[in-house]
Amino acid sequence: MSGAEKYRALKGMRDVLPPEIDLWHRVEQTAAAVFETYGFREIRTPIAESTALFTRGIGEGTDIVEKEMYTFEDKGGRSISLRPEGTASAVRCYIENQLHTLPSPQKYYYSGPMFRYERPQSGRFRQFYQIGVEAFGSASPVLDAELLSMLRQLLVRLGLPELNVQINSIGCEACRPTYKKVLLEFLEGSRDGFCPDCQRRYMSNPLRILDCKVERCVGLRQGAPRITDHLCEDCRTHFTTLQTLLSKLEIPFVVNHEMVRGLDYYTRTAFEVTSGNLGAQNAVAAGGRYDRLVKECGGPDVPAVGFALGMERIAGLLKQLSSAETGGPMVFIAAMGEYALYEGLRIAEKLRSEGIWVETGDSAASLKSQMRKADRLASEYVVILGEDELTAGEFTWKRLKDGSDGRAPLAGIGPFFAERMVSSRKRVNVVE
RNA sequence: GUGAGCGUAGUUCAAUGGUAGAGCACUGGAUUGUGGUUCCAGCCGUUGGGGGUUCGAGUCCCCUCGCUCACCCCA
Repeated sequence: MSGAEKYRALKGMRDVLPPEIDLWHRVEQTAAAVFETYGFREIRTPIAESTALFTRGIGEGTDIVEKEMYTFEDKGGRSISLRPEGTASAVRCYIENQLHTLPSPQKYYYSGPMFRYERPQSGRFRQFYQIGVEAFGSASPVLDAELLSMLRQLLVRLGLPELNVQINSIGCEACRPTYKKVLLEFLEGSRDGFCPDCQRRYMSNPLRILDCKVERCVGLRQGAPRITDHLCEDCRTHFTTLQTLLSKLEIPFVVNHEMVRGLDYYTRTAFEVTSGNLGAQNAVAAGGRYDRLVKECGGPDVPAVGFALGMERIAGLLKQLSSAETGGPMVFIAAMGEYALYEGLRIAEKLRSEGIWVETGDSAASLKSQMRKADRLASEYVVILGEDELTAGEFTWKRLKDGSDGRAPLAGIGPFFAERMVSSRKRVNVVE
């Protein structure tokens, strides 16, 4: 801001620091724990792939491919792109490693940075993080339900049970074209009344007119035919079975007939988890089924379903729950004098080897300033080591929170704090 | 890519066109071994950058960079 710093993070890219990083850890760890109970295993794929994988997989006409990819040539003249999403890479990984030879369905999750060259805004970054899951090899709605159940489980464990889950079916190769025709016929008469974007969509992607937010478009599409009324037999059964399963599992959801996913590869089930507390970019997680993608990318004809969570958005919600807390060290050792310094450092090492967070003061500074430092670090206990203590073979301890203090034999200092660790669980609430 | 708002100390913000300030934070101290509260002191700026108008610009105008929010689109 002051213009003095020469280097700044690139636009739309940011540092994640404590205490926010604690929220990220919590999300990552909770997700991994939940996913593993559903039999999903982690994979890690490169963050760059050949550009063709994305253009083919995500779709030539999509905004992501058309204008949002970080694409460059490597020194061998190959066109490389930073991944704008995770599914294409996961599909490539599935095909390349011939994972279809393993028992189906194969279930995987991943997390990491994605890159899209967009104008940043609240909840949107050029480098952003997703946790994604993909399950290959089953067309059964039971698998769709399992994913939704798993997603719900995760949200509940994170303390976000009130988020809205919306589902829809957008049909398949067989029934979507016929629905498009019906929809276009319905819209034809009022075509001139739509916003410029929708005029364009009328030609390029009529389904998207359904989720336009412009008021007059909302009005003009009143009474439009629903895609779910025009699904083929198989798609309809799939969708109704999914709803039955969700109800049996007591997973709250609403059917949103106007929800359409942006990426080309989705078929049948589409779903989205949104929050009312995130500004314009309110999607926390989204996903759906993509039964044609694996084959289209050159693999076997294997159906699949998956979803992705936006890390920054989840973390944003958790932060609002004011669970942003930070801790200080369990023990701060204030030593006075050279001999005490050596003794203090030895004790610090000992305690650390037992898993206790220990900070040490500057033995050249006054006890007062060491105490102040201990307080600012939000230390749970201060250990004071001076002439008196050392000659007596003891240490003075003080608990900053309540001011209690006392003396105890140095020989037992390990157990002394180990005991207190369990009960005190020092956690200090901090503003922001 | 389009539109709008905002850039002053580490931070949050002041300053009818007339000498750039305050709180918080940070560092030290208040008689030699006890933190937080209080008191005192110290540190803090090319007012994002460049040009223009003016006797004089943080303030007005233009350009530029950056941030923010929204659209498009999306996690």
